Amino acid sequence: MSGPATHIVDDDAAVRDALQWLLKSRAVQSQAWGSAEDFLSFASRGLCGCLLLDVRMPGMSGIELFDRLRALGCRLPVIFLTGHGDVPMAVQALKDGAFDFIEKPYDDNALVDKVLAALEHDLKRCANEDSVLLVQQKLDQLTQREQEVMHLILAGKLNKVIADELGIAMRTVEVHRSHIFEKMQVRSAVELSQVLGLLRDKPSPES
Amino acid sequence: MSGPATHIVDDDAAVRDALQWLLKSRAVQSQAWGSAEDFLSFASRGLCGCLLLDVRMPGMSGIELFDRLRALGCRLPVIFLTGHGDVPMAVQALKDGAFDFIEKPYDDNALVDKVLAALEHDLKRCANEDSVLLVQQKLDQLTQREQEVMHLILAGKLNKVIADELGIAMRTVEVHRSHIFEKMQVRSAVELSQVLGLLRDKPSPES
DNA sequence: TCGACTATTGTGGATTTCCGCAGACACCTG
DNA sequence: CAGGTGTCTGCGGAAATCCACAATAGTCGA
Repeated sequence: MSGPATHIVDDDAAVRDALQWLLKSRAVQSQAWGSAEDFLSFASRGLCGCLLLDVRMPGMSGIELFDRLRALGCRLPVIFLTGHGDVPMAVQALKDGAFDFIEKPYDDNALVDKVLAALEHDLKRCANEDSVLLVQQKLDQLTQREQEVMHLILAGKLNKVIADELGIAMRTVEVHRSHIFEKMQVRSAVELSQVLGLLRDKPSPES
Repeated sequence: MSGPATHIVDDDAAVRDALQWLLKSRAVQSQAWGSAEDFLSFASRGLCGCLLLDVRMPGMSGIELFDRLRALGCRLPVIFLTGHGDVPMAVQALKDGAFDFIEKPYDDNALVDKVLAALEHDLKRCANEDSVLLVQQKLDQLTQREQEVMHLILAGKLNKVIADELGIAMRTVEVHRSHIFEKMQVRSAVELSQVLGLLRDKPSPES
């Protein structure tokens, strides 16, 4: 891992070189792969930056690589590059969550602009993903029982009610409650509910 | 207002008729306009359903109408229809929030599928928008002071602290607090924070 | 078997919240 | 001016939360 970078996947070495040269001239870090398979074996969920992806390649197509990456939980913004694109393909890619779709031959300035936009977009995404991951980690520290109690707290129920519903003493609920606050690093139920609010959307990938 | 419907805007009467006939044959309600201007004078924020929009029209283009509608706060899902579309145009439209982009001549079944998808999408959107509006209305009932206190409550502060910060008696804070809960129709700070969580995204349009 | 973790409960007290009752003052409107 | 609304305050009590101290018991892995 070496910070955010533009990841290029294209089977044509000349295209890869041209892109790397172009990006380097604009002070944008890049790294290139010659096939979808190569990139896939390298890719991980924690990648940051963006992905410049050729649609038509021998072996796995760019579209298929895109799908695989998404299935793996990789949310890197993807800019498709293609010399034979049509409107339906572009529309489908965008609807599936691609960041952009560019036809070859491309305009250098326009492409760089889109890459920069994708990189900026990914900065926020990464920051957000990090905080979500942090919350998730805290959540994982909770024991089974603590999670049950937490849900009831978030339902706005009083300790007394929670105790009744779980068939345990109020004191026990209080203990769980304080453990929950401690582990989640919050000081009130309100904060807890707000922290958990960050998990809305992205229930997160498996694997 | 007459429930969700597919709104068609196309300068070509033959296209309008064909679309209306097609949709009617699939039991989809529709309504048609001959120009962007006509629809714009009819459109309001509360519309539900979807919008089938021709890109190229005399006078205001479909794209411009789309922008205008978005500026007005209309979030109707828009499916663009065009006979002379290119990839960059489609990409831009999708990135600007269009729901779909279809080239003419279109395939009847494919178009209906997309319309149905848009209608279903809009059902959720409308429901969500309604609940957001409801919360907003409740929020508007709060007096200036009550809103201040509410923010401090949401910051997780104790009544005592709030009283100090506002330079007022704790009892006063308590009174405000109960008024807030009453007006917002919640029974705890946790519920309040969750209800307010719905307002994330969509700060909502003016007009 | 020992220690760590989890779940459980109790006592008692400090602190906070919640609420009814009561009243004050300012501003605005009919 | 009378009445409504918003802001502010006090008193006192019921209910709930928060917490330190203290203890029992089951599971699980070293």
